[in-house]
Amino acid sequence: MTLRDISIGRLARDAGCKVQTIRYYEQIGLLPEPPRTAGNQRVYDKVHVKRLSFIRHSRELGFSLDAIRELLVLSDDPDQPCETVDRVAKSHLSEVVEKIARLTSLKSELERMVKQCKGGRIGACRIIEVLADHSHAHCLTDHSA
Amino acid sequence: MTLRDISIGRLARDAGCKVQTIRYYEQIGLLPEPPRTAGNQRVYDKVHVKRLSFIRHSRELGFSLDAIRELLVLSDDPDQPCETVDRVAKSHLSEVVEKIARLTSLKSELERMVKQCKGGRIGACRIIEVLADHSHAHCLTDHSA
DNA sequence: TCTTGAACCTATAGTGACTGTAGATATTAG
DNA sequence: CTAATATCTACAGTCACTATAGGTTCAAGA
Ligand SMILES: [Zn+2]
Ligand SMILES: [Zn+2]
Ligand SMILES: [Zn+2]
Ligand SMILES: [Zn+2]
Repeated sequence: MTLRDISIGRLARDAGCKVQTIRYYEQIGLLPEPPRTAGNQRVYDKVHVKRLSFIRHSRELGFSLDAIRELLVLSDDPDQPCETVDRVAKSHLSEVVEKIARLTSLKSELERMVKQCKGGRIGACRIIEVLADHSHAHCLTDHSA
Repeated sequence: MTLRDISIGRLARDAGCKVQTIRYYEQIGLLPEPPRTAGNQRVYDKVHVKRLSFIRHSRELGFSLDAIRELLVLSDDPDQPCETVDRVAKSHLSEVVEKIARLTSLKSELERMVKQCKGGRIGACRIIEVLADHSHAHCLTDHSA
């Protein structure tokens, strides 16, 4: 136990995640198993800190754990061309763009619905009416597709 | 078994969902248990069709099953004022708006990253560099919050 | 040295909204 | 009658954690 040894709690505070999250990453093979103390507690070093930082930052940017797994393998091989890195990032970007598009059309639909509600009885509420109408006659966009 | 009896497969086709989804809705109490044939197979009628349509349309508009459960209870009580309906819809709308905001800032971040990659070796790739940098020095927004 | 309390350990279950599978039974068309 | 299709139950898997229970280890103060 030297001064530079890092406990799981300290690592979690530094990385801004929960202790269980770190154990989870270890369990699914995203973080390597660290050495243990005589009492069986995990001891981390700078290499683990770096790897966990990479994972957390990628998660904050919305990458899936599978994508991150791929990016980690690639980042361990600095002489390879970065085409695959680029592909992973671009594919994630296009997923984000798609999600925004879907949510934006949802937003106009919901705004329209909410605006039409005049605050009477439920039997006359346009919100309920629109939701109950599966023909989508009241709807702007084809959210069913 | 009259002509108007609807099998679970037929109901699923009409509603645009899987058979298992219907059984799942029944299991969590969102759809009432239908009567059965002598051979134990579910038999639906127009009431079920209506209720499932309401659920599916609401799901397409992004409402959670809990919100839908609330909306269904309300829609069964047409004389009540529609304030609660309005509140549920508005609260969902504001969640959608928030999601769009988060994804939009993610999008600019990712676009920036992808643009900076000049297609060399991984060791020099700006995408990997940004992801590895947990200080967020290369980042536009505070996606860590 | 002893004690207390925080931090750590494993194992397991739960989240949301389904989807997929296995193995058995029912129904329908030819 | 047979073969294909549909349905039945029960359970596991998805994603990325999060929470809990019940136990052990560690560090600091008296
Ligand atoms: Zn209303
Ligand atoms: Zn619609
Ligand atoms: Zn690159
Ligand atoms: Zn950042």
